[in-house]
Amino acid sequence: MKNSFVSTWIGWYLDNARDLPWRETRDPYAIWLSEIILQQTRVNQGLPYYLRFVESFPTVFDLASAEEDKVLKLWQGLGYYSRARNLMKTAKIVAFDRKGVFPNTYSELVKLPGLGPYTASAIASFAFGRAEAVIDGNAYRVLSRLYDIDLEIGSQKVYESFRQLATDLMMATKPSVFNQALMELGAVICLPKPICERCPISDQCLALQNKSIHLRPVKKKSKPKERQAHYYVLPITPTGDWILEKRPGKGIWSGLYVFPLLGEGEFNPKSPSFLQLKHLLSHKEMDLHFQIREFASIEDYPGAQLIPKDKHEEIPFPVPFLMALKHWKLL
DNA sequence: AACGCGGGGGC
DNA sequence: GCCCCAGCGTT
Repeated sequence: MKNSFVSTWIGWYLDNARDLPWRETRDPYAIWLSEIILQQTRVNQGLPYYLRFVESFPTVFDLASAEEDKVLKLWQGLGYYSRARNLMKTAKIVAFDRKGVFPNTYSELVKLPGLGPYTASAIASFAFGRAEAVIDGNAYRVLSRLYDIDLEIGSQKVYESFRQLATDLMMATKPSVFNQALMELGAVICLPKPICERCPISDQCLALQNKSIHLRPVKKKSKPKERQAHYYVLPITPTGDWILEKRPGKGIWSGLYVFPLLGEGEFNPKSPSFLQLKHLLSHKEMDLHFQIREFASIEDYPGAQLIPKDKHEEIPFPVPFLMALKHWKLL
């Protein structure tokens, strides 16, 4: 076979694969759940969340019937909260419109909320054995180095060329295993700073030959950072209840609960009672200021909700708000 | 095509 | 600091 280095690669994967729970099943529900959790998220960060989700919601029906706040509380700390909201949308579609049966083709999968080209391909191959190549950050890195490709990542056309390349390489191999091997190499060997000495196919790597590893993949530069400052107050009523706002469906922290916003930008409280936290948020550094206001009344906060004392532990918060609550020993 | 969306880990 | 992560939805 011409592409015999692929069998070397597959052999390396079979011998060295990390022991990951979603690799031991073909249940589309479990695979779908793992793929959504792992979007833009490292395995080590997502794994404990995956385990808690499958325990709390063993089937798609359990997830489809769950309270939104309970799902968001379980998602708390993972980030990209619209993933959790799309997770619930898709769970309801599959459970209630499709009687619990996931679509088994790429073209049907990609229609579901939260499933794009990568995730639809992943589920089609892992759960249904279809020959759909996955192109994620790992695949871009591995393939651009293997063939020393200087195309800039980001356009539809370049995506398609990488997908076609991976599809060609996959031909003689079981699709699910090839896709796993592709991502595994990118995740443990062909890292941004690669460990070429341990790479099973380094003798095939054109970028290594051409000493251009550090130039691959070619990516667009990230934007310069901006600074923002936000000022929040946690109003507490005389009976110890909290007054919180649930964030709207779009934008930052969608669906999570935050303290009412006093001001942002140039607003400066010049008050030492504000707790200041620096928070790194999507390449932007935010200065967050928090304060407690006791003996508050819900009347003063239109659009906010009164959260009874016995519900405080069930409320999903963004991480910086958790930090503030922990600092005040309120949670 | 460009941008917004989190939080964490590695160096 | 900077980069990037089993990407997707919106504009």
